[in-house]
Amino acid sequence: MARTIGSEGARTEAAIRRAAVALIARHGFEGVSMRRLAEAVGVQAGALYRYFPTKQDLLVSMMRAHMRRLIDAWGLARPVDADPLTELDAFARFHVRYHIDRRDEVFINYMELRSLTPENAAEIVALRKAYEAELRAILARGAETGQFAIADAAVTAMALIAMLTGVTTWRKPGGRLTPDEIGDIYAALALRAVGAQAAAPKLKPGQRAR
Amino acid sequence: MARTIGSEGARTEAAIRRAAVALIARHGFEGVSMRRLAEAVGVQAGALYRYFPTKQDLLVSMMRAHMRRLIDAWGLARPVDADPLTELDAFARFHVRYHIDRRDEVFINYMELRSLTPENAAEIVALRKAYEAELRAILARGAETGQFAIADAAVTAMALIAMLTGVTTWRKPGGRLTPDEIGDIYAALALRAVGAQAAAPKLKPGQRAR
Amino acid sequence: MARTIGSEGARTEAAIRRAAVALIARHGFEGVSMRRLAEAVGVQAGALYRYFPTKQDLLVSMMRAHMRRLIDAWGLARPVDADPLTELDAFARFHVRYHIDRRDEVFINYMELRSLTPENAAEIVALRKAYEAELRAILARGAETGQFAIADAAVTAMALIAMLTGVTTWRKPGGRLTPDEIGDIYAALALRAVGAQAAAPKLKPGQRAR
Amino acid sequence: MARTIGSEGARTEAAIRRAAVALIARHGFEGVSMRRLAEAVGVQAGALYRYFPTKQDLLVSMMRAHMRRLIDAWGLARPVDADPLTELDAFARFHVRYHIDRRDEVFINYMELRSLTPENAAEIVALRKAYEAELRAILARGAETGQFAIADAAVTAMALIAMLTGVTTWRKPGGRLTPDEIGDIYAALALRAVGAQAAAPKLKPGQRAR
DNA sequence: CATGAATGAGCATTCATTCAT
DNA sequence: CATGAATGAATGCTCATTCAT
Repeated sequence: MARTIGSEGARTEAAIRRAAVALIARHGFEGVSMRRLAEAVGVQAGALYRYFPTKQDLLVSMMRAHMRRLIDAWGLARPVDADPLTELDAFARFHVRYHIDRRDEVFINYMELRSLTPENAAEIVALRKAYEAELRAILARGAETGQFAIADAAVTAMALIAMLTGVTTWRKPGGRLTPDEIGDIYAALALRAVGAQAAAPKLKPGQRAR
Repeated sequence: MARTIGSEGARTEAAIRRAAVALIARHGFEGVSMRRLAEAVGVQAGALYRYFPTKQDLLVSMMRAHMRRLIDAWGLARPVDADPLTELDAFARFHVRYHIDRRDEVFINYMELRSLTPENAAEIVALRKAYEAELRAILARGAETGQFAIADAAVTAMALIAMLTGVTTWRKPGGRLTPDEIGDIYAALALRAVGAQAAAPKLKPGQRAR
Repeated sequence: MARTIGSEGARTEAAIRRAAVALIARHGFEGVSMRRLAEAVGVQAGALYRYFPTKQDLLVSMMRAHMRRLIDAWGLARPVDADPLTELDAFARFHVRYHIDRRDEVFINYMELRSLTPENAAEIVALRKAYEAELRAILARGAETGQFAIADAAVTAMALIAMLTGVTTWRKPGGRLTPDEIGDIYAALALRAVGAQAAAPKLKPGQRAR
Repeated sequence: MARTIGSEGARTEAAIRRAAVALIARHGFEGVSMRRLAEAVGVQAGALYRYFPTKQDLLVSMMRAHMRRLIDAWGLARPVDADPLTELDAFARFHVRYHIDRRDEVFINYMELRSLTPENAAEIVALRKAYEAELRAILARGAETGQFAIADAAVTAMALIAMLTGVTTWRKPGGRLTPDEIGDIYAALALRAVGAQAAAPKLKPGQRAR
């Protein structure tokens, strides 16, 4: 069969990324063959190699893109000139929201680190650490101002990140709670965990906590 | 069993399990071939099939064993006739400790759920839910007694489990903090997160919180 | 042809031939992909097909061109109305010189005969045989005149051709001996092998045989 | 289908080597796929990897075995305490005979050197040089004794080796001449080429030189 | 005259699994 | 209880070739 009329490079690459995210999140990197991915895209396996020289490159490219988008998004979402408590509240809500919206990418970034070559893993880990450093900085500032009471900023940051990220393991699209409601709950947990006065969760009128 | 202690077979099966845990934790289920596993055990690949009819059976057997041991261990560790606050403190310390000690098994159970067939996955998920129900029950009781202030017991349970389990992602053997010190920190975070009065972390004399 | 000198096409075709000779001599016909060749030329792989309908055609075209040039060159170099001894001396020197100068083409013609389709191979073999017949004729004439003492003209021709061609397997550009010096040695070997009085090697004044 | 009863390792390995020699000599190393080779052996492609870890290993193993056998065979065939002239005569006959008998292996060793990795090529080249050194030593000794008149021992050795090896390019099994007759002719050519008095070719009674 | 996108077949290699011994 | 030989299917990747633009 000849070339599919109207399809072109940029569109194909985007389709590959989209299909790869969905498939790898569900079956794991090693569980998705290039043939299977190609089938999902609607091309032959060989065509994938025009866009990504190796399967490994495809993976690291997706993971890098995700981490950069995450860091950029927090840069935009973070409140300006706010006190640590407000910042932590914003961070918790942002992180939960972003991880709910980008469930598949997040999953891949946490599960497939070990599928990367050492060099690629180092790059992604560095990006992840840069993001985690944001939370650590907030905690350190809150400890300085006395708004937070924490025994160990590094451990607490890892604990909170794990807690917030955990939302991806149980939250299904169309679940009982909206992303915002989940954000309320997690933000409250985070603030109280560091000994801060949690802002009252914003419940809709007539709604009862459960 | 008692009489055949030391029989070649029982020893070989144990060796297979031990090698499988170490290898799969490091390289992933799909990343470990039966040949490689056999080599680590010191037998030919064909010999593995005397003990596990398929690779899938080996995996599910390991995961099932881990979940059962975990549940049993909590059954032994849980304080008798204690109030929810004491129970939550104990659960947090137990969970952190167990997950630090059984790092490889825990890792496999979280990472390789997707490598299971649907039937096997369902079985492991059921065991996991039974364990999570323990924490959920503690939270619900604490909410009833008024010791805990939580918006949603189910969500809070998942959030705390994720937080506590997260210790495996950063804690290296021989790290800065002992397992007990990490347990102190995580227990305090958990208790405060649910609005309970945290027991003061047990610091060694002369040690300062960091 | 005369008018289109410098046309894009003619220049590209020449560039393809040049790159193909260099690459195939080094990596073998099957070891050079059309992409790699195109890259060396500075075009896309598809462009090659404007000049050669298949990779096989490219190969046979190169080999045919080489054989024709070789035969033509001997036609020009062969001494007129000379006796067999002079002819053999000239042939040996010509062959060695030509094979030193056209190392890559020679190499391809000897190595890649088996990469040709049967029809194409037959064509090249016929050209090669025509060239070999030149030497056989010289030997036959020398046997008739009594200048050469040879047991079997056909076998001797093949033996001498192999000996002379062998220079390509060890002679590196810029080596210890100049092409002319090598020609001296090989001509002497050839003449003596057929029982003829070898012409004294032409050494430069002051130079000593080694 | 299950295992073919009665077939076993050593026999399979020998069958692989035999089939590989025949196929690679005819189609070249790159021109023979592991599947095709397996088919010739009568097994599945995967089975080949029990005996040779890579295709490259198969090749180098075959080439190494050939060179070692060649060197050993010359060690056995070389005359003891003979003068250089006798030695050269023996070497020429031996080389021609061996190369006629082992046509395929010889062909592979000359053609596929470039299919080897640099390390493997170095090993084979070293073996080849050791063999060539035998001839070079004979020539040097003959030059010393004054039996040979040669301009350059190194060049002459390469020229003679090429001449003698060339027999493989034209001699077909069941051809007009027996291996011994061909040996006679080549030995005479070699001896005369170095200026030695050639022993009269041993013609059968009633046979005439052609 | 040349590109860029794609095909479909093929390649070396790996793997879980089987089974006669 | 274990081996050693083998299968058959799959995998990541490459390649000559095609063709709309």
